Amino acid sequence: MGPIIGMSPDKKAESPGSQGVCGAGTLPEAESASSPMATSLDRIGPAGAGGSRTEPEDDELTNLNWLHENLLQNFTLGGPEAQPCRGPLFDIEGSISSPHGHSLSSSSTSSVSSGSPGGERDPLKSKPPFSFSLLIYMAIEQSPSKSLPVKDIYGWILEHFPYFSSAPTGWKNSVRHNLSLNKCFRKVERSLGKTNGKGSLWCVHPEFRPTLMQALKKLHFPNAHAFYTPPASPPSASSPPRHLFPLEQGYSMKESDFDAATAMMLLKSASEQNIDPCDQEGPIDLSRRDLVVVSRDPKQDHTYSSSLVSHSQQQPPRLAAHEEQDRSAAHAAAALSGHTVIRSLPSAKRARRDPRAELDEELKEAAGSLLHLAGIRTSLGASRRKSRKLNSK
DNA sequence: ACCGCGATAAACAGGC
DNA sequence: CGCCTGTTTATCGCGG
Repeated sequence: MGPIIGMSPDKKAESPGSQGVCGAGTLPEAESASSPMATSLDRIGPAGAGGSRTEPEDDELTNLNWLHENLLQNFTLGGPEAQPCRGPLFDIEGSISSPHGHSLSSSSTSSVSSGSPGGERDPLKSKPPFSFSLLIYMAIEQSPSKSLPVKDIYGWILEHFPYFSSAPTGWKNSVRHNLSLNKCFRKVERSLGKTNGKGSLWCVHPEFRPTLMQALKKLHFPNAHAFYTPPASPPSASSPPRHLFPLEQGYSMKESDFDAATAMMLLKSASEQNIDPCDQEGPIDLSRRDLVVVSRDPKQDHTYSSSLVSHSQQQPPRLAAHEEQDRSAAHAAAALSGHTVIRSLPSAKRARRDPRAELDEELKEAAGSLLHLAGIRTSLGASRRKSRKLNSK
């Protein structure tokens, strides 16, 4: 289909060997994926948040981006000592696959993480407790440009979940299957002009992001919804969401981890508003970036998407009762009804765009405070109060 | 027992 | 021609 580009032919996303090499805080695969896109997608956003990875020009955005990447990378608990690449996720698994059941990936969780029933499970070899949807979501979200080609999604998964490196290749099929069926994901064509690489880029449908995030949190913190702080209503910098703490006490997590996770979410929420290629309302940005959203057949109302949606719909992304949520709900509902409304949101969003900068600022500050309070350190040095650790769990 | 959800397998088409 | 990508259908297991 269309113009394909961006993928460097030389890099093999599925090289399992890549794992363990993520040290530098960069994801080989993701990075490779982003570079090509950097030409188009990464430029998205006021200051090309995505490209900041190498361009130290925009400090704030860079910070945000850096955080974004690193947080996501370390995505979980595990603390500083945890291996940036793989460990954490599995730690999580350990804690979540516990007593608290999660509906989300129950089947997979039980079937996999319990791979070694006896309790002795090789963290690196046990299947992650995340559903493919979430894995894909994480992979995409962690990319600077918020979009990845399937190949890089594979790569991300392989890198963070070594389990798949030894798993039969069927999982790739599942990934593709998910991308296609799950309404949460949208296909975006690569910018015209570049033709290296196959396939399209996939991004998270902005309207479903809260849903996915919610699902992710639920998975990590079964009761997460209770502390979920909607992106749309960021806590004020002066008053970090302390109310978030209580919940995880019942868990084996450390408060700091929790905070980090929360902060990550906040940061994500904030940053994503700047670069998400899918979050472009109207033809404006899309056309501007040479991006073309391949609309999904409205008829396609697969259970996957609806399921995920309904999941969070039942607990509507407690994302605050704001327009944001209304929109989400509306869209989700529409999606459920078989209509893929992607850009029918009129002024609501536009109106929201104004305060974006403010929100972003607040979010960043709040997150920073949170992390700071949590004593989470950042590899960026003391100068930055941002931390990495994302126990999104 | 039923249903929803997620995982998995497989077939197929189209592009590179 | 082989591989990759993307779509679609079917089936199975699990949990509510």
